[in-house]
Amino acid sequence: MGRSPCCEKAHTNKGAWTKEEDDRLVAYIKAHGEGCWRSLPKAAGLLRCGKSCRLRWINYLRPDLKRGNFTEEEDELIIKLHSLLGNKWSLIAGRLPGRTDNEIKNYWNTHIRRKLLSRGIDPVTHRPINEHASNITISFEAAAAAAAREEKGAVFRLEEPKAAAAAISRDQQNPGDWGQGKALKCPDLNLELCISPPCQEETMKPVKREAGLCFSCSLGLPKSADCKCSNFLGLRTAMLDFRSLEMK
DNA sequence: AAGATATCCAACCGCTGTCAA
DNA sequence: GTTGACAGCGGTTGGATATCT
Repeated sequence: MGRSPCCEKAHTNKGAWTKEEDDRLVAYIKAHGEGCWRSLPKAAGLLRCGKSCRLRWINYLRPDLKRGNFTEEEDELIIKLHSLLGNKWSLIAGRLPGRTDNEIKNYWNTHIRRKLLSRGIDPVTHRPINEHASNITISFEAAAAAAAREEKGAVFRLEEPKAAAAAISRDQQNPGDWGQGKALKCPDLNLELCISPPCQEETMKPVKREAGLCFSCSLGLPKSADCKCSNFLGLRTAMLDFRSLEMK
């Protein structure tokens, strides 16, 4: 029953990858593509487990990786996506072409956390540190009610990043699947959020845009009546506008 | 210059959901 | 339906490097 083991762990290398191992892995994937990680190490002549090969390829060797420092725009986009999604690094990475989840996670823990703390913002809750968490409830009910009345789109509950994550994930898989009553049932976060472009414009098709896209469009949600967005599926824009959020 | 401390980041670990047998 | 491996994810670790004293 079940499958055979992916590799014999007793005979696999661990630790830092050598140049030769990198070369072998890259050469193999260039020749055969990203196929079955299970059989790859043996086929490529590597004494590594498939999991390790996958990680090395995804986080370091992939040719489309964007090396180098994060831009200010990327910083802000990460912060805003994190406020929506929580520690869903893979989803956040999905919106930052050329960046890996591991890279973003590391960057968050080493730079952005500190940056937010220096601004007096709790990096976990994205709320001011000096406020008592127990006394803070974010209520977007008014905005949600207005949105519902005007059918302006779905609303997220900030405390439920999983819902937002699921939505974005679904958006990525089925971009055309919104709009027939399938919107999220997250009533507390008004999605009238503005988004502005990330920095990797070169990797994306040009989009005519007068201003940042609204967040509804960014998630592939039905367009609101006053939506002026011309296109969206890739979070081209990066500026969420929390002005409509109402704090108690 | 040398040791201590802080920071960075690649890689590992363990868990979960999915899928094949 | 059950079992167990796979793929993928987030959390954590530890070695390398940078900075401070």
